[in-house]
Amino acid sequence: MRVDSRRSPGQRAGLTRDAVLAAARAVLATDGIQCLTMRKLAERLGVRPNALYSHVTGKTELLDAILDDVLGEVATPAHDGDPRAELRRLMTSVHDVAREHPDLVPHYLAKRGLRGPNGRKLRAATEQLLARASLPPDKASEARRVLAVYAIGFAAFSETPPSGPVGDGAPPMRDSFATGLEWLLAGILGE
Amino acid sequence: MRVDSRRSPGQRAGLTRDAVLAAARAVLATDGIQCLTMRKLAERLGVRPNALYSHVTGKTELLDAILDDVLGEVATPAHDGDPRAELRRLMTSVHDVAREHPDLVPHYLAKRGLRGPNGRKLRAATEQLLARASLPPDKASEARRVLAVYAIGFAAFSETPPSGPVGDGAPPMRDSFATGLEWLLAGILGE
DNA sequence: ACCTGAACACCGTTCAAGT
DNA sequence: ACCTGAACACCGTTCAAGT
Repeated sequence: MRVDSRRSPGQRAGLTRDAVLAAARAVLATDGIQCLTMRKLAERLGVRPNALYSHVTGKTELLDAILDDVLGEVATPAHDGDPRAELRRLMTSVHDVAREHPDLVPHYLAKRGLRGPNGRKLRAATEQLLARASLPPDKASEARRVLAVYAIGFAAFSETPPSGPVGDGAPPMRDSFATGLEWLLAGILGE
Repeated sequence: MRVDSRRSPGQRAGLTRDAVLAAARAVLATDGIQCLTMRKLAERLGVRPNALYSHVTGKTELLDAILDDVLGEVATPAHDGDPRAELRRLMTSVHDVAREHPDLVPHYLAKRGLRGPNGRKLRAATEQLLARASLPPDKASEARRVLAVYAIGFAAFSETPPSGPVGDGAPPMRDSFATGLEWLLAGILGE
């Protein structure tokens, strides 16, 4: 809130890259992605807009970093559990995390997929589970893509439903997700 | 290209809503969604930016209209074919159309789903095929959502691959889509 | 290295005209 | 009804300073 702007060109504001990212996530959570602008972010941090560019190369990198942070919230699978059960838990966790950050999903889908470290970890974990389920590498690669598309893509449709009556007949989105996930797992791992 | 701008306040430019939409689709196809701005669109039409608002309420409505136009390109299913084969053809057509307009996919996924007339037609056609496959209504509703998420969501990942070597080992995206679609259809309709 | 001041090159949209 | 002129309230980003 306090903007002050009582700083002369030489003085520092004690800004950190982590502080910028944290503030951006806060704006995203409270006001949505429409309000996440470099200028509003700077104002919230009590700083001039261009000051952000000392800690972040630009808005795209900022969004990519937040996205990877969010991917870090996904629950890591156990190394010894049943692969099928672990795959179900992992993809459900991906879906839940994506649903908690719906504004980020379109940015994720706009071809800036799993480039960050947490994204790569997620990718490796999924591949490991599919390998433990004794899938050949090429089929595992296809299955990983199919599962990722499904879990993230479904979150984009899982927004708070339109302002109709309380229950409009259709089952809750999370149940539809679970149903479809079982179909996919049956196809991938066999009945 | 010609901007002229040699019109006085009273003169008309012969603009139509359809002409605006067509120009917008042309910009989208040649320059991408980043370049699709009201101002650039106006310039291409030889008109001042605010002139567009006589034919379109705003940019959001313009994108929604284009999106629904694009959905009209989806091949309509036959009324007498095998439901499973028709579902496969329909969802593949949805996927192909979405892939031809990758810039629109994030906008589609950003909760502006199937509100237009062509979107509703598509929705009805899918439900009819699922009913003909003798699915109960609630299961058909779940299946329709799952299929839509899968077909559209997959298109977001099917962009031209990064500039790696020609074949980087992974199978083409369209094959992965087909594989996953079979898994889903098996789960929905039974083996 | 980190910040300000000032500026550049843009946006979408509105509103009062003119014919 | 359809368009222009002018303006409003914004954007992301760069660049030359200052300490």
